[in-house]
Amino acid sequence: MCFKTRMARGTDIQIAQSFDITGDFLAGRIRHELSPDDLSHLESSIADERRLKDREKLVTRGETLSRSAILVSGFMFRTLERGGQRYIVGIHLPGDFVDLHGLALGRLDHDVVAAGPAKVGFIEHEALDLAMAERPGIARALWFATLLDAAIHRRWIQMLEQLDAPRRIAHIFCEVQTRLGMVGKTNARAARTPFTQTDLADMCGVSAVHANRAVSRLREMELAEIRRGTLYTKDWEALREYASFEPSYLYANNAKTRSPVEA
Amino acid sequence: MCFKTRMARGTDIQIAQSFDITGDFLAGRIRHELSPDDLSHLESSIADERRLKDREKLVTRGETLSRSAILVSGFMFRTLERGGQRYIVGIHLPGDFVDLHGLALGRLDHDVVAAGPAKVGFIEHEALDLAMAERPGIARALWFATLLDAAIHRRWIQMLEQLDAPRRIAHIFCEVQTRLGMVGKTNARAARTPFTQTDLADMCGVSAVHANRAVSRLREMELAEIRRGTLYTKDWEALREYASFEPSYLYANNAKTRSPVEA
DNA sequence: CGCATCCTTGAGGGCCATCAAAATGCGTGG
DNA sequence: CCACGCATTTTGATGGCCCTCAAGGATGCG
Repeated sequence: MCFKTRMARGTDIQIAQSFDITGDFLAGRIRHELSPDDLSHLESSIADERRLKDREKLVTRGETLSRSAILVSGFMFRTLERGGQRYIVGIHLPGDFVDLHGLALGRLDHDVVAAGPAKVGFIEHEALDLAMAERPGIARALWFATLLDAAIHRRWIQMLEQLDAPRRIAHIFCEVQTRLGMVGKTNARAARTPFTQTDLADMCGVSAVHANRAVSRLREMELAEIRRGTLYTKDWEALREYASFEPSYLYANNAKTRSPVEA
Repeated sequence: MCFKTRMARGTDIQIAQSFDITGDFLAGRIRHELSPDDLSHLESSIADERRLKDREKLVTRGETLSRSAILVSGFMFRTLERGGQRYIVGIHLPGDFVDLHGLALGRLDHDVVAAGPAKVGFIEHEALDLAMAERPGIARALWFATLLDAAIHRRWIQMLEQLDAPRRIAHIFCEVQTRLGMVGKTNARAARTPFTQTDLADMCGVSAVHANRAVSRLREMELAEIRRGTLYTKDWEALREYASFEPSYLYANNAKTRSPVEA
């Protein structure tokens, strides 16, 4: 909630606000379509913050929610528990509203847990309802954000239907790298995450042992080296091709990924 | 767009309208939370209708949409094409807005095709935008409908991560049967669909040959008999248990499926 | 009755599960 | 600095699920 002003880089000299909590919301997607006023309104709606430890659960499925959380830093998972086994059905990274589906649905059908240390900001549902009623741009943005999740879900379904384990892991890292890029947290050579091989296994629907062999396979093929959650590669393009990764489903606002039909 | 009036059954004697096109929209979920006025408004927003033949494509991914379609009768699939292979990532049945995600996202990331003969009604995006601006209940309902899709996507992800082929097929039919029940199109003993075994294969991420063996397996175990898209069973409960089907993710409005946390 | 689609069955091989055990890395405390 | 405990990663062996290729049988429609 601390506002700083600074000069923006580039040809257009303008005053830009720094949004400590909501600054990554929809960045790289349709953030630019929100008015400065809407952006300030969102940031000032933050009622509270909280730091989460590794594996700490923020939301349990079924509970009634009165506020929603936006991820400020770190990673989180959407998980479903089933017979003692954990299934990861989605990944959150900074800028994501991690439990926004609970606003429209009333309750969540899954858990939301931290992957590594994380920090979230809270907005009361009351404040969100009010903001949506008064500001169509915010209503549209929140809807968009949840449907982006749905689009990612669909690609995960297709990924699970199509790819073998090494390709699934490659695809997941390609997605994470691309999404990190949208919020300006990317690193050219490496995708840094706190994911263990067990986490990867639970995303891919394979055993931890097999996830390990899949990681080894990527190394043998010299496509990528994964060490303690960080994927290193010299050739992102080769990795993307191997995983059939095609980023248009992430609805980035640049021309390249916006191209409607790509092989 | 023909309105009939009739007496509703039950203790409350009241005048009920018959909504030929939108009558199944969110039925069994939060339809009852919409005002009669909102319901009439939706029905009267229908600008056009169209009949689709088996496998006819209604929406191609990437195209710009100016209206959305609600499925009136029949079945449709969300599909993703990839290297000549088709992947089914979702099933639509009557009452579903089949391409509503395109309204908030601007374009769809997948195709929408008919499974068997189908009929849809269209509402212009302009009309939907207006309805949402003036009627918060409609805005909320449309958001809810899309997030229901997302919840189903999540369960599919988990189903693909957890279950083998026969269980996936059983799970899909359990879901279809439950969803058909919500719109009052269920049959006690059988779940009727136009799905071929190739369709089932493309939903489950297995080959058509293996889908056939999975179907045979369900027959051998005397859990279900699947003939030409129709699943017959004498024991739905056994089938549900076999598939680990637990319907709370469908957000039905009855107490049973609304129970927040179930094993 | 002929054709197209769908379903069924067999054989050989690859991906992945499970069980078991060892090695590695990392934080903590002595 | 080292010892220790713990989570994570790695490796091997055996078996099951699912793949592809191939061919035959059933079903429905004109």
